[in-house]
Amino acid sequence: MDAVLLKNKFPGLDEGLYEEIINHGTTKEVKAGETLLRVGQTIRSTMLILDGLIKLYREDDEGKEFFIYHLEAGQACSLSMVCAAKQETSEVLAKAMTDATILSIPLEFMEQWMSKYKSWYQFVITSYRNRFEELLKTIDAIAFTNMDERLEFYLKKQVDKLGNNLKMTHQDIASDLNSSREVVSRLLKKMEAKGWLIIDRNSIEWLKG
Amino acid sequence: MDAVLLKNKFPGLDEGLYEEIINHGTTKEVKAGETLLRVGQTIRSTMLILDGLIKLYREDDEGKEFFIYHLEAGQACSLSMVCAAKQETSEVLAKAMTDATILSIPLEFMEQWMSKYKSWYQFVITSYRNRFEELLKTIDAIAFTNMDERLEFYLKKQVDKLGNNLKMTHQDIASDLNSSREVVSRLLKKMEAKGWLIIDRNSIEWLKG
DNA sequence: TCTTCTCTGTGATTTATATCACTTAATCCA
DNA sequence: TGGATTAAGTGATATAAATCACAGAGAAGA
Repeated sequence: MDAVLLKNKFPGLDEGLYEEIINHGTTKEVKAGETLLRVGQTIRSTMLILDGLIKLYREDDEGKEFFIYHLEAGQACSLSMVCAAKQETSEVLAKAMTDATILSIPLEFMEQWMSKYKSWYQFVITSYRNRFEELLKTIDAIAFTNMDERLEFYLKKQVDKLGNNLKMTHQDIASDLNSSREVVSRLLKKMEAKGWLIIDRNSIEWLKG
Repeated sequence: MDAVLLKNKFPGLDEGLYEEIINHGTTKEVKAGETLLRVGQTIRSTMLILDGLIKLYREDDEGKEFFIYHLEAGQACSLSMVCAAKQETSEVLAKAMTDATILSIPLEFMEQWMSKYKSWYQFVITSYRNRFEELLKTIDAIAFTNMDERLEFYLKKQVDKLGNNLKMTHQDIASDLNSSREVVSRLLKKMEAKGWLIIDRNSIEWLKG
């Protein structure tokens, strides 16, 4: 466990807390595409993302996966940080988008650290609040806007995290938005006509600010 | 400030914490229909609901109000409990559905109590998590299901909190769901035909389990 | 009581999106 | 190099929901 990397990705924590994280956490390498957490799976530890990009989904009863938000290096799975009871299960599906390094910390430390380290309290509170706000924005998108705006909102989020060249198919996008490939294809065409992006096989080059 | 009422509505907290709440909190009476918190308003204190029912909305730029969840006696506004910075603003709109009693606690105590009282930590964590899960269910409803199911989901939530006889117009319901009155009227008719409810002027009597 | 207003019911039409059916184009390998 | 596979383009149609237009039924006020 690399202390420098840890401090770098999670700046501003107490010195003693870094030590504890190093002593009690275990790192895990996951490959791109791997599932980290399934819906209904019991949460036994908190996950801090040291490296890579994780995508979180909400799943329906037929297995359809609706994208809710990303977690990147320096962030943590909020839901797993605030399990009051020991046997809580996951409400979300988490998949690695890129190869990733995850630091896993047993749940029992959460409560201790929360009262012992003000910096941990701040970290948890801030990350929870950020996730909450992302959910609210997602609700805005699906409650108030049409597919064209939702697609734009979605693409911007991907570009933010993955860069201007998105390696994904129209079908991938459609699944994330719980829409259909044809609809996404047609909307992308319109955006291309407006000069917002360039469509390529298996990828989209985003041009718009 | 009534200590008995407080302990009754918020059971399981530390004795010392009850004292602090009583010493530092101020109660406020609000009338049914009043707005407690506007979008963009600076949050200066945490609100604990001592009595009554509060409805939380997400607002779009045109002022449309989309219902997200209720807060009732014994609950707290999660967002206001976890303001890391002092100048955070509200992301939601809160309105009293019934006359209500609110206990208002200055934000500076949040951090102290979090490390001082394990019971407060538990309370905050649990209520945050519950709110988070409600948001996820709301996302499910709008992302995965049609209006008929959404309406059913919505009505059940209202009945849960307000009882079987809902005093609301079709227009009220349509606004909460960001739909239109005609659509709601027609769907209610169908539900009435199925024996799930009885439609009355200004009210709906819910019969289904 | 008569008028006005609000709430509800309902047909007709429009719009956004989903689905179906099929074609074309790129790329993967054997 | 030539099928096989996968991605993308596109017209036609179906469906859910929104919107429009108007009628009738209560309730409330003058």
